[in-house]
Amino acid sequence: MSTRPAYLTATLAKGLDVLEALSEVEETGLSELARRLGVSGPTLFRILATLAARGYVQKSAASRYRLTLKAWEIGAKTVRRIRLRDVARPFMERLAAATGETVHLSVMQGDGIVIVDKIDSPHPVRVDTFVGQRAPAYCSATGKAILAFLPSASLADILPRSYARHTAATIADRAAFERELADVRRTGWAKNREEWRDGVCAAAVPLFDSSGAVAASLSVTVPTPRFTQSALREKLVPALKKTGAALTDEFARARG
Amino acid sequence: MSTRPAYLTATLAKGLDVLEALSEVEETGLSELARRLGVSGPTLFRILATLAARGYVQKSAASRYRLTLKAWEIGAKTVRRIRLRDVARPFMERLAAATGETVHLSVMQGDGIVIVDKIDSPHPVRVDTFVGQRAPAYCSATGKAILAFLPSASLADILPRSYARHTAATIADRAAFERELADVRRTGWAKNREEWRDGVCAAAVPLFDSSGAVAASLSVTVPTPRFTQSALREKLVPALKKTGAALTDEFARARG
DNA sequence: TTGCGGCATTTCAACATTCGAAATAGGCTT
DNA sequence: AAGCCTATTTCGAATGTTGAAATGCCGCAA
Repeated sequence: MSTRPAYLTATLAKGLDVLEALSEVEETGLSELARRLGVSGPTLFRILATLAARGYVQKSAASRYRLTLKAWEIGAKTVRRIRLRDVARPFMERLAAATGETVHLSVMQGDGIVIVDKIDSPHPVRVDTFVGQRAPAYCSATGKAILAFLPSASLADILPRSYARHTAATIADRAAFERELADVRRTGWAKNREEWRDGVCAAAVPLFDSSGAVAASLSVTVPTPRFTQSALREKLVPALKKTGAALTDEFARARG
Repeated sequence: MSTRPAYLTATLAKGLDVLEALSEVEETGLSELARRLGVSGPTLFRILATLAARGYVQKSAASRYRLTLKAWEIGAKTVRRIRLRDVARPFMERLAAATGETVHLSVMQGDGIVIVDKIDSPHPVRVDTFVGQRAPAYCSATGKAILAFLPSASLADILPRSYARHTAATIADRAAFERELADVRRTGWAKNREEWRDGVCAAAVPLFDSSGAVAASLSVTVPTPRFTQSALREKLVPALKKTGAALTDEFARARG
């Protein structure tokens, strides 16, 4: 291609493509993957050989390829640097006990949020989520709780130019979203009523660091049938606000 | 260099070097990192630009670089495929309650083990570990529990050619290690008495899948003062064996 | 057993990409 | 204002990457 910026290394990008593609499947063969990525056999062969030599990929005797946990190990060292995680654990447990619902701790990453810790609801009907999962910020309670309290300078970079529709309830334009954020600022908590995935609702509060900047978000994720006005009013929102405030206090204290 | 195998892509390898180097530090500048890795400024600049464009690295206004959670997200999708993890959770909780010690679920990866889930001991004196942490297989209880039950074909690839000494107690030669594995096979559980880190002991049992192959290991990690003969005999080993057997049963059942 | 078809691997010469020296730009300190 | 350090851009040289084609390997069908 002629318009590719000259300051990017194409070979590395291709390697990352492979890593990402492999993360989507359990296992794959060389030519299948080559077809999917649109690279030639020999090229992919070399990339896979390199990734395997470095321990990112495992090659079976039958030349089937799968990811190892190497990327995860690297990431684990990164997550561990999020101090809030350790501080938050007991508060999350308290919130889980008080609500009986799945509790998430999430941070902003790029234009989405990533779940960095969770406690599962004991309820047999619960939402399937996992630590490490990403969601678009603009259609998750967690994302809104954070976005609403970001300085407008940072916000500008993050606000989606296109509000892709994921469900019937997805907020699909800028004006409506601005109104939503204003609501969050006014009430102190954010909600998501099936805006990303059908059947999945959530409520979230922001968490602040000692400088007063929003650092993360604490949320409860609930199947629609249990996400009633009365549950919110009497249980979820009070518990969230109380735990969120206590955690923000503790976090500010923990680092002086 | 002249002796580099021609079927590896050097540029990708360099990018992985950068990823790995960044995982070791909170944050770094370009030239500092270039010095450490022995690459030229412009080269590193391009690599970092590529990694940033792909979302693996974040570049601050002051041109400081740090990893994002992207690698972790990719890894999370990989870990999620380890079915045993979900099945094991309640058993781990039971074991944690029965022993009051930190419980780990670990799998083999390359020549080491990686902790894929854990429950912290409530005890104020406890060992600092984290999910995603790696340890050499030959000097961890977990590793020995798995190695002891691996088919000898796989074992040959994994057994270290050099038994690097980490502490005074590290098993440092092949013969002694073979004896150790024989012991594990005979007794059904493995121990580690400060062989990797001073002050850290552990006991572990293997977990098997429905085909009877060793799939993972369940362990308790304990500070040396609490790792007494009587604690082992009366509490740790019985609880481990009981939970391990029950979990292996359940796991076999879960997949037919 | 042979032959066919699909996949993986290796070879190799053409070529695009990456390389680093050097020049430029931007900060911060003295 | 001068000096120093780091980040970024430029650009020609050369190195690394590329894919077509050849080869090897395996399983399957005849």
